[in-house]
Amino acid sequence: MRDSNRPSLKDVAALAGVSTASISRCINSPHKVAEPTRQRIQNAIENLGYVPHFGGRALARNRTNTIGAIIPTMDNAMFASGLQAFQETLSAAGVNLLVGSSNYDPDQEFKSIRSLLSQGADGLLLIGAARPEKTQAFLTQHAIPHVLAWCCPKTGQSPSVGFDNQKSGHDITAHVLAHGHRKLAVICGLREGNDRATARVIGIKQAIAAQGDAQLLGLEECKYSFEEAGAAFAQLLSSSEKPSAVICGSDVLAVGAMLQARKLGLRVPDDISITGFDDISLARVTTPSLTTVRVPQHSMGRKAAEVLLALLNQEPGQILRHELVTSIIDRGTLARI
Amino acid sequence: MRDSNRPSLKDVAALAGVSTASISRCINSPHKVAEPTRQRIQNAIENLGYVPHFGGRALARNRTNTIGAIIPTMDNAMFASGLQAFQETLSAAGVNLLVGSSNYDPDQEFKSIRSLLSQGADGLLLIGAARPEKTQAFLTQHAIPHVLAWCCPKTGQSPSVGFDNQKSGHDITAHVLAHGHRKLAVICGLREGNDRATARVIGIKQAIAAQGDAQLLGLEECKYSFEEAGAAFAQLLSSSEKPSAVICGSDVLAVGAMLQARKLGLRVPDDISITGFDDISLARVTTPSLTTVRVPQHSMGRKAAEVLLALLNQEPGQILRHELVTSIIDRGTLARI
DNA sequence: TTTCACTATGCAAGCGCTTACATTCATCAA
DNA sequence: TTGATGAATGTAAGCGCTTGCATAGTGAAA
Repeated sequence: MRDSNRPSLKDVAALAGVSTASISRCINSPHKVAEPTRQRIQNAIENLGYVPHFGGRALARNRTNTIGAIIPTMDNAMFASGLQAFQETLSAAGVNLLVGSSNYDPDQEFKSIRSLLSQGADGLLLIGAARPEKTQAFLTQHAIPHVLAWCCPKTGQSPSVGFDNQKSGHDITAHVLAHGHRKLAVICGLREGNDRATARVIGIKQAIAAQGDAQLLGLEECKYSFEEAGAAFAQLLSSSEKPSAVICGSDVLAVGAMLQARKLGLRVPDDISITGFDDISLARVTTPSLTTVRVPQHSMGRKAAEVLLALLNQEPGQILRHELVTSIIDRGTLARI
Repeated sequence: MRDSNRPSLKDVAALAGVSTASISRCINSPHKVAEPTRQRIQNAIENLGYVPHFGGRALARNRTNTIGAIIPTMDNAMFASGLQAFQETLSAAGVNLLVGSSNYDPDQEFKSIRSLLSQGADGLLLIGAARPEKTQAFLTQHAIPHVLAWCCPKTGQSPSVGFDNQKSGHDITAHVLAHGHRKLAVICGLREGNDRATARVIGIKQAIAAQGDAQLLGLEECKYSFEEAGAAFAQLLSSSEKPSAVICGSDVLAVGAMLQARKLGLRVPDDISITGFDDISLARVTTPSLTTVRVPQHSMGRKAAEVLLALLNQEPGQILRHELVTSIIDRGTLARI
């Protein structure tokens, strides 16, 4: 089974006339090896085209220099640029990225966690804080270094880099209310097992409740697709009392709603206002462009990588909860009434 | 250095009262283990939360069950859904995905290749066929199993799953010409080191040349961003003779052009037609929605995974060149004149 | 010269897993 | 009853690398 043309430490050692230990030292801590020896070893390595065997190394060191990220999906742009920043930061530190997806399914996430760990991930990036007891216990029991992103829970002891979804939901709603809207409706992602979606809705409801004369006329949950969001929008608009603004838990949902609005012959924002959440590139492209909540994806990804690296290197004195701020981007889908 | 709370095969063996060999067999070829024993082992595994150690496994098998993908960027949606499909297919086969990005830079790509291999990737997914001699030699010399995607070169011996960029470029252009346009301009991505962008432009030029009375008034290269595409568009429109249609090498470029057109007070498609390439979700969202070339990202990603897996399993009789078809999606940005 | 301190190197024991081979045991045909 | 057969399991030898410890070699101080 041995890959016969692949040189091992032994081969290098034989060629250089030293022990395998010296080769290993020469690679991992060159200062421990005398200059002439190092030269000889270097030559031997070059000659043979030696590349350390990953498995051997991982076994001996019990560390792989690989970290895993499990994100709901790469299919929409929601996580892509955060992931990109995460990957870049890791890469700069010589650490590689394994990705898995959960498809918004806790069981699938658990499987992915196991899978990535079994593939040697030294640490993990996970999205959101809500997960089943089983998963949580697994992480704790095995003391898996991990950081949560896209959220920033006040309880729980997992390090996190994210933002306050509830507050952001509150903020955008307050903003809508400040524009004079009183009859609102909401389209959000499936909340089960999705703490971000859940928190956003809580924030939205809070803001509405705080404004005495405002009402929440309807709330629809659906998957993050244009089609489903369109159907949800149609549903909301089919009731006798129609909202003047629909607050969406994601840009994808908002865009689906806008597309549907057009089909229904409604002008945005004249006939109905729509807001998004995330500020992915879609938001700039619609007509009118989307008023939404900007999530600092890029810095979130970068910071998450930094925290995780620090964690793995056991650097002391780390701040383990990084709350970034979101901001409202006022574009063209929110009317003043 | 041993991670004291991580159970090893030995621990499971002790708990289940069998040898480590049986555990290993139970995991890797369950049929070799009697049912009651398997039950006991399963329980022990569950109880301890046992996860096989990656290094040990990789060492013993000389295989990591990990494959690497190096894509230009995850930041825009161009590769995201293909990558998602790739990942899903791999995952279903129990293989994990390491990702690296090249940022459209051949040196960076080479680094990523080395990096992913040193992290144990058994095989690679690469985008496009054009790469420096050095990179090519490295792949050949080390006999790295790999597949190319997003392209389908007729020469070279790398397996590929993609489509004919040149033909697709030709097709969309012929389509534009068939709508009566004769004064065309092109916005494409930076072609150096990017064979897809290059081939598309060749196809476009061919189609124009084939139509005697058509002319290519201008061609601008830029990065895949709305801003740069907008600037390129403005540049093209600033010359004395204005095109009636601008063919773009990517939806991102086309959308950037559309945004800029609006700024310039031009109506699409009444004043100017614009076409895209890729059919990412952006294309459905603009007003009017974008006429573009549909690239079968999802099936490309899936098929690429299948080919790579077959390659790794040394399955015989594989077809090594899969050419998928693109199609033109007629939406609203191409006028008949 | 002897001794000490220190550096450079080698030796060899793992790291956790897989697997060829050996062993045990039940089954069944002769 | 006996031996052959085959299934289930155990034994133990690696896989390639790292690293604690032992050893050899060197120069300086005594």
